Amino acid sequence: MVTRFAPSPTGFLHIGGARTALFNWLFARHHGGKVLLRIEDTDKKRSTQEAIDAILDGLDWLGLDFDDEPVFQSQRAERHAEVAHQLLESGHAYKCFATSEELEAMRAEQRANKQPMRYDGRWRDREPGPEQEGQPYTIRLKTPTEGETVIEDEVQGTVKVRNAEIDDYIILRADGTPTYMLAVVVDDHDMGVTHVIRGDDHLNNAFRQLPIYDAMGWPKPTYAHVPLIHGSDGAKLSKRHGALGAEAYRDEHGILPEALFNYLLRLGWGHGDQEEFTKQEAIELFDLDHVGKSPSRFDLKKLLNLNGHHIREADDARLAKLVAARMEQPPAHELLELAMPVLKLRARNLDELATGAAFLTRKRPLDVDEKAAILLDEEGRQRLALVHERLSSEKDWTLEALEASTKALAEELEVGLGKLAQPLRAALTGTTQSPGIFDVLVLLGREESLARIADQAV
RNA sequence: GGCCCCUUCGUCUAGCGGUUAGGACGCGGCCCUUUCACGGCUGAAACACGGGUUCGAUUCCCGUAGGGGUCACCA
Repeated sequence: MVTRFAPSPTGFLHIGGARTALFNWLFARHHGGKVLLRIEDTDKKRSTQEAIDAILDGLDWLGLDFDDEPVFQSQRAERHAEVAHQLLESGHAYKCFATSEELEAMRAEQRANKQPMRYDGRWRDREPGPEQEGQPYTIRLKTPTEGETVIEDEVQGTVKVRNAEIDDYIILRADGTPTYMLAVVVDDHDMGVTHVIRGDDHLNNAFRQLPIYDAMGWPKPTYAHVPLIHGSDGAKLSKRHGALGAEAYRDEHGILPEALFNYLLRLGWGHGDQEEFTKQEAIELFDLDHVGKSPSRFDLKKLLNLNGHHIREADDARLAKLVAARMEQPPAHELLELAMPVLKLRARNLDELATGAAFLTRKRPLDVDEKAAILLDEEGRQRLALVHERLSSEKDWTLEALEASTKALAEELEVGLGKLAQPLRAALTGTTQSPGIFDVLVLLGREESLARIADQAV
């Protein structure tokens, strides 16, 4: 079994493409087959090296690896032309001398008459005369005009189209370069692709591509047309929805690759009530049968929630490294890693993790935010003085000891623990939100903690 | 407009003739609690509509409506 992902490098790896890549990858890995990568860069005007790099980078980040070397479609133009001429010689294709202007006029008339817009086959059975001598021509495929074509799509089920609906489209341009329709078929065949898993915006194309397989006598691939991912307005995801590339989820949203992997997997595919999947589970469980037929919408909120789950399960050292990279004053790696278990309970992405870790390296005296300042009123500062007194005599600077003595103090003062903990939090972090206050005390260490408390105590 | 596809809570989905229609995100409440989270419990929230088939339709068939895709010498 061989699948392939065939992006055209005209931009970043968008979310729909990423999911198509994921499904191809999972299908191949599940069946122990191969996944191939083909860069469809035949449109020289729109393809860029930058886009190729972004796609490769995105795929790699997501953890999708490909077998063999990537195929660059542009380097196979000769082979495509060869097949086009073979088709010409075998009578499955013919030369068309119609000019672009002529065709445009034809379409305009069809549009005006509300007729279906397709090539009318004007050169299908016409021999070029002397006036065509030396004139540029395209090569068109002679598609069947009668009967119907049926596809047993692995996702969409049985789909039929009358052959009369399919016109004789161009396979080789006047300049001798192949069109997409020819190139995909030739490449898929030459690469040994057995399963074509792609967006269902290609479903109609399958009916145009099949005649080439027939004409060449090539075995046909199995198709699986996966529904598209839509924007929140229900239309095909595009730039105007603020559609982002995979790297934007990484860089701008602080998403972990395994979270995006998991989210994309669940978009259009399900396995009972299960929401979380490891890569390994995904490979074991993935199948085309459970890919839904209806389009889905991208929901950042849910991605973030899922990301939070993955953060909690992620390795602390790894997280510390990722978080440090997004902090202005990153704490020492050891300290950040040590803080991670309590930090990651409170974060849905890497930025929230960074925000949560900021107190570790704040410089004294701390800037106190508005809400924290309210806690540091006269009463609060007085209590801090008492806390400072008590804690400075604490020899055993551990979570248990600190908690015990602070609670004891609260009891002596006949106040709730919150009356001490809240001003303490404000003094220690400059904010009203942080991990448990005893965790904070331990993380900051005796000296720094006492100093910060003293800064705010009366 | 032609052709093709789709239709279960707001969103992602489970369901594959008989279920109190389940889960997740989000939203509300409660609990836990030193804050925020996490976690636990709980509430509101869906089978687009109309015909069939059937003892029985969310499930099968046909329409209607709505949505989407596609109709280039782009890919």
